[in-house]
Amino acid sequence: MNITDLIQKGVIAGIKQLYGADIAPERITMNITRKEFEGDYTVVTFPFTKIAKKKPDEIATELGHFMVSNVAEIEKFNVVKGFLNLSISPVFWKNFLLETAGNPRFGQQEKNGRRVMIEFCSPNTNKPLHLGHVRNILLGWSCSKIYEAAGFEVIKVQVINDRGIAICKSMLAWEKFAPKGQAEGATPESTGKKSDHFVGDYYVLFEKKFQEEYKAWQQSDIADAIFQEKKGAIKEVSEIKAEAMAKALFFKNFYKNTYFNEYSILGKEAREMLMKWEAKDPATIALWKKMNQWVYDGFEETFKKLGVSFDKYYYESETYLLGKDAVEEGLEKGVFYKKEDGSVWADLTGAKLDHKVVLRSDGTSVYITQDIGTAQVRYKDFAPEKMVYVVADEQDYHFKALFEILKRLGEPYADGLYHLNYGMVDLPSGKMKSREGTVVDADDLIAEVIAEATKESEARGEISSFSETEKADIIQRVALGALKFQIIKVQPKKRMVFDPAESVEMQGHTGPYVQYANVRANSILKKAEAMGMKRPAWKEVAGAYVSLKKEEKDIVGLLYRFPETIRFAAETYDPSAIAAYCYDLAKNFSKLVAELSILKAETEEAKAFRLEICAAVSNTLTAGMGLLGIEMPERM
RNA sequence: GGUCCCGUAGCUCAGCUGGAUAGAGCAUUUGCCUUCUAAGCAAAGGGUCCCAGGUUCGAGCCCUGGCGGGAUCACCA
Repeated sequence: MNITDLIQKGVIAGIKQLYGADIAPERITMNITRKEFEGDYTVVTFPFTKIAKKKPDEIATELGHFMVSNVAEIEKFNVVKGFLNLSISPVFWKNFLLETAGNPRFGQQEKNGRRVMIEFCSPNTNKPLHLGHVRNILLGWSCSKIYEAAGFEVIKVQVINDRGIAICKSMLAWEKFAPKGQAEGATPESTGKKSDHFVGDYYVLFEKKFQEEYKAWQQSDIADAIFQEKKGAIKEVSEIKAEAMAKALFFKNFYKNTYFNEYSILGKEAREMLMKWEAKDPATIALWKKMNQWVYDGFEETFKKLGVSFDKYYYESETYLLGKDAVEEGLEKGVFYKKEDGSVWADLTGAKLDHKVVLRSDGTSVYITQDIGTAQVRYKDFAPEKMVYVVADEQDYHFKALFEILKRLGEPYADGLYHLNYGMVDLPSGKMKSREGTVVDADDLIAEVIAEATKESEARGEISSFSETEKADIIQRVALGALKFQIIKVQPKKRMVFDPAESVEMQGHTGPYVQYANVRANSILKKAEAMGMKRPAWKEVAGAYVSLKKEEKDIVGLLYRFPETIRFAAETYDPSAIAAYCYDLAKNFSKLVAELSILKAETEEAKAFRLEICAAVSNTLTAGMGLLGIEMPERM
């Protein structure tokens, strides 16, 4: 049985016997004893003063005596200002270490037969992946690993936004502007460019050509007439005295979309392309397929580098018409209402939201309609009891509305919906802006951390005798360990500042620090084996070790908390809890290695016990970092 | 303007869902490699936990009101 449960039960029984009162388990506040006091767990006795009609110190003392004589695992206690510090018997810790912590499956819960679907990444197909996607992917991947460890079956999916005006812009730019030297124009192969970047370049080229066209048009009489007519209505513009500056601001910030839709030639061509696509024009579909395939090939390369994969891809081109049936049904059920112009709405004011369109007056779907339909399809496909959407917090409102609608539609999975929202990633210089070219590209970033790790590794020389493949593998693990840990250690919902210089940092609170602790543990174990010591045998010897040193007990106590940390991370959808745990464990282990000799321990029992600590720490760190998608190097 | 999120050391972040003297890393300063990998260990300095009230035996954490930053309020996605 769990030690915290045992203490809880003991306290309940103690209060009952000493003061004749029944208390609920949640009334008991229990903490890990702070480092500066003696003990393992601390019970706070202030809440019992009313029941017992005594001072906290007296209660703590009486309860302490009760616990020691009634709970076998509690060896002794001390009282400091109403805090009852309980010391768990060394035998309990020893048994836990020898019987549980070294098990390769330690921390993994038994399969619970429950199924959860996690959606993450979900990119557009007009541009390569960037730092924002990286945070998303790492969160989604890590959550799926954590849920697996918590006993769930996990289905990892993403929605590829493969249609719409954005990809049409890339298509149009490629068709119009790509050099036509060869039979079919420039390709990723002919240019040697990574294929998703190749497509992204044409998206950028479209924007550039569009801006040129827009700038030229701004000199026209009609543009001037429009400016004169509209400028008064916009406060920011009318406040500027200099006419030229006001005009520039107006066209930059307030008129671009209208121009694109009503005047732009390129805009018109792009929209025509979208219409041809919707009409399933063969040439357009062929072009669309070709360019999307280039993007997918590029994405797969990046996923592979990041070490992630998906079980199922949903394509927007296949789902964008879904959800209309649900709207019909919802109308019948009275979940939605129809306006005179034919548009269909959901009145969500009862849920502190607003009215939301679910079908346009022309009968076509909007974004949320698709999402309703897609949720239903997913449930039909996999019947998960939970569906987690990893999407940035700018879409908080959208998901609130979506979930409320699905609930009202009476969907069976409605209570298992969760929006794992995370904050934007900023740079030390501020927000990433595609227009200013400050977006950090995922592939560039990965290349950069690998280059840095290579430099670092060469300087150290530890693995210089290894083969090129082995070296590359180790460097890859260390580099990505640094990058991933840097991002995942921050709580998802917090907006974070990502400093590229810090992401290649390998000292202190970093991934490589944790990896290094693990490498040292393994290195000691290997030496022990070379000295002729074997695992089952040393465990026998370790059984005789009873008086644990502080460093040892701290680590065993930490190991004990691994399963509950996984449970906590799963419940709160928070991988940063695992990152914090791994760092804490690595830190305590590094301290132990510095303070105590292992292979030259004072007794054979101590040596065996510490070797078992090495085994358990290595096992737990490897598992824990695995939950973050970080692999451990053999040496470094 | 309405709604939601965030505000902790110079910087980047923890703080176990209300408990003891608020912790790490980076940066600065200083010790420790003939001993299990120094990507390490130890030590020092560094705080108005945004502000003001309130609840409580007890508040960084809960409530109210401000201030600052961000997001969102489309028949866009």
